[in-house]
Amino acid sequence: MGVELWPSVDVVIFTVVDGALKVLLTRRSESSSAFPGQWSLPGGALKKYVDEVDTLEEAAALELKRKTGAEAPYLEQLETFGGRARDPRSWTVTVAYFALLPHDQIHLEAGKGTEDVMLWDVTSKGVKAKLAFDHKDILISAVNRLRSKLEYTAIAGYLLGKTFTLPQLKSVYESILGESIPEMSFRRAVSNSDALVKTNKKECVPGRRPTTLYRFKKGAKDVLFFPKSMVYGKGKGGR
Amino acid sequence: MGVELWPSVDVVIFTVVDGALKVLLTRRSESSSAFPGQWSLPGGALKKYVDEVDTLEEAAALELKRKTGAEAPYLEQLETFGGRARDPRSWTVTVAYFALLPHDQIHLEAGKGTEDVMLWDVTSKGVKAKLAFDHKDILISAVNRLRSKLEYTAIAGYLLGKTFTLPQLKSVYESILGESIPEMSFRRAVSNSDALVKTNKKECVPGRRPTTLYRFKKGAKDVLFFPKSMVYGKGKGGR
DNA sequence: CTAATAGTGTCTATAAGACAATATACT
DNA sequence: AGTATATTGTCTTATAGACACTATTAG
Repeated sequence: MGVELWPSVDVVIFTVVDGALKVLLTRRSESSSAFPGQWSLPGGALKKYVDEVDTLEEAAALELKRKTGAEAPYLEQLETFGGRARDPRSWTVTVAYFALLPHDQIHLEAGKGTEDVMLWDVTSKGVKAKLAFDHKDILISAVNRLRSKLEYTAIAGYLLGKTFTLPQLKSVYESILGESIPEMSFRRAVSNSDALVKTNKKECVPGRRPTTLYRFKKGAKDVLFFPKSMVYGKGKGGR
Repeated sequence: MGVELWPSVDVVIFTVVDGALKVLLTRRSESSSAFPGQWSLPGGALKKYVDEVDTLEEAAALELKRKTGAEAPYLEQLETFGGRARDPRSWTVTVAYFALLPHDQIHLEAGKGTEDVMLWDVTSKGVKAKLAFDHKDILISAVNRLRSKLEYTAIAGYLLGKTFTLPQLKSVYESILGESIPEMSFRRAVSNSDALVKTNKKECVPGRRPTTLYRFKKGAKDVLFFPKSMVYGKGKGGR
């Protein structure tokens, strides 16, 4: 029974670049005793953080800050993965978090060397690279959680900058959900949600009609967004 | 840095007795070094289980079996709670699970002494007893998860026996959700879900019309149940 | 003018809830 | 018959999506 079982904390950091969903991955050193040189989710033993932080979420935020140089506008606990098989060396436990932030807030140089930290394209099947440990499972779980939350909240807003156009927002939803949303339904949902405010600026691109820029009201990103996800009591029928 | 941080596993075990939601709690021994004699969620250090099990979920299932004598028909990871404040002795981490099972499968005698294991009434605010550690937070988180899952799945079925009447099922939904469901809407949802099968038996109570007994189809409890929780693509409008 | 995208108006099928009606037991 | 609950029928209204339309820029 001489085993030591320290949990670790891993963070799945998502962002969107030109409409495409990306994850931040780090490369393990060549001298690691497990999965040397392979790509993995950023994270580390809770032991490293335990003197500096009071909660698990703070530990995740600290890890995120070290890898991106940014505060996390959105950070949520995902799931805890534990078992005998995930690390060949011993029974391990890792608490996974997932984070959303705008691309322009990520400064990869904050990490070690630039070649060791990279943004990868993600689909619902994961990334192209082979990942260390069970990080593929964790990543897929995070993508699924992101998708399901998009269906009823406005958290896509955390992936965009302060202001954005409706076509941009719609395209984030569409590319992550993998299906197109009817124009009128989308705009009605936005309008009914009362979560966005028109700015008086426009985004102008040659050859196109200028597009109105919007921003989120405070706190509105966590709020119900799409109307179909309603439950008994707030329905549409009746009189 | 001589700290040892072994995670523990706690299980929130729900059942329904006469339409009322209950949780299973255990009393800590009077000689405990923290929270002696207080009520708490069943659980224990992962260390205890790590030689016997290969995954976290197996550890939770084992804990549940020891306290109830039953296999868990439904067991799901809830959330992981960790921090410096939750146990006065040290920084701790616990992975919480939540389980649903029919009342008649619980055999409290399986635990130590009957006075040490009990079913308590639960509301969305928790239980009457003061709980050890942050178990009140864990319990409330579990109730919220249960409620939100009831809104779009049929997991209430795990709380009832093999067969049940529609009024019984409806009453489970209503007592946990805390609101009444329109009769016609409920029956339509059940009918559309295609999750239930009529048996040819009836439940008979003197003075009332006999009630048809139903049972769930295999796997149907985890399936979409109430139609309002639909998303783009499966809507009601259009032509 | 055309091309391209942004943004709006309107019509329709569908489904949720209200409410009334009917069914089937027991006393 | 009367009571109590189970179960079904029908009508009304809100709304998601289809689709056609208008608006605003550049060339």
